[in-house]
Amino acid sequence: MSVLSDTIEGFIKSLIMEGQKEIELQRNELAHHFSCAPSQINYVLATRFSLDKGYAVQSRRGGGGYIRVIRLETDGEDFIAGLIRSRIGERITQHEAYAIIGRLVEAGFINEREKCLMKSSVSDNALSVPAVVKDVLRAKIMRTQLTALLCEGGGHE
Amino acid sequence: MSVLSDTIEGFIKSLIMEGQKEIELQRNELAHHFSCAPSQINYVLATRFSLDKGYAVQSRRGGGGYIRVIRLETDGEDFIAGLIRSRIGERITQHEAYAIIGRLVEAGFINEREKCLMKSSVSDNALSVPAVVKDVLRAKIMRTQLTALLCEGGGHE
DNA sequence: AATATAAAAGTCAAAGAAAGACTAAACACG
DNA sequence: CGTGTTTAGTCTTTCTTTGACTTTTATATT
Repeated sequence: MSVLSDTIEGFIKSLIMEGQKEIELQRNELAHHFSCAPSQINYVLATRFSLDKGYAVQSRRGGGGYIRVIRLETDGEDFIAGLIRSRIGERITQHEAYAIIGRLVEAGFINEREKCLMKSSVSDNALSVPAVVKDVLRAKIMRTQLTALLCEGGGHE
Repeated sequence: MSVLSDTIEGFIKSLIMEGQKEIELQRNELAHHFSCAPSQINYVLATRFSLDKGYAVQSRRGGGGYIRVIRLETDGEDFIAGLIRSRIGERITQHEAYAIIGRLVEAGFINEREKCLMKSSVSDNALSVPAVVKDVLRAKIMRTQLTALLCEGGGHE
């Protein structure tokens, strides 16, 4: 066996492979099962189940809390993940953002109403912050939106 | 259903869904049915059936007491306009924002996908700005989004 | 009618349960 | 070495559950 994180990664993946495209797990229970610190689970999730690896993670705290790992098997996964990485990046202007949103419509990933929603929330008008941070904020919002669209069907964060 | 409160919430909602827009229930009876402390019912009502979430709760103590849960009517064209004016205002927390978005879903103004989109774009996570301006920015974005939806027209499908 | 009793529901605070964030140490590897 | 990855530990935050105590109301008793 390689390192512990790989073992945990494999364990989670084996759970997902059994038909479903998403599983729910208990952080403490899992940590106990592998005799490690609970935060190790977070580490594995962050490094092995990130968006560009094709996964989304949702969770909930408190009594009855859980961590849900979702395998993204959308056809557009690569397309959108690629978009996030290469076209959006750390900052983006309103002009560029609108262009990308337009492409999403053409590609059939979003409809007209969703286009409206997205455009309105990343418009210069809505983002009433200093110019220096506006493009950074817009990029962050767009990334978050696209990620949310990818795991649509799950619960909430 | 993972946790007791969710189960109770579902139970109450299923009662309401059966046609009526309001139901009456007995706190102790309900608590006994779910084998929990009576005050747990209050907790569920407070967290799941708040005004923000589109419900009103009335009650009466003493012999023959009751708890009445009323689903607030939301049809009417200026529902959203009213929301913008009275419930969002100049600033809004993530918690309040999510509640309102949930209400939009229940009222049939937006669908699950649009909910995801809206929630993601006003999440604390997406709005990476100093805490002082975060709630103001969130309110601005929400207002812009809702306005955009109004212009687009109600028919999502 | 006045009072006592019992039957509700309300409030609040404490305890418990779970995940998140952050930090620091240990390890691997060029 | 030095740098990046892994592991562990601790503290914080969020959400749930319970219990003790209070307040209100209807009903029975005197």
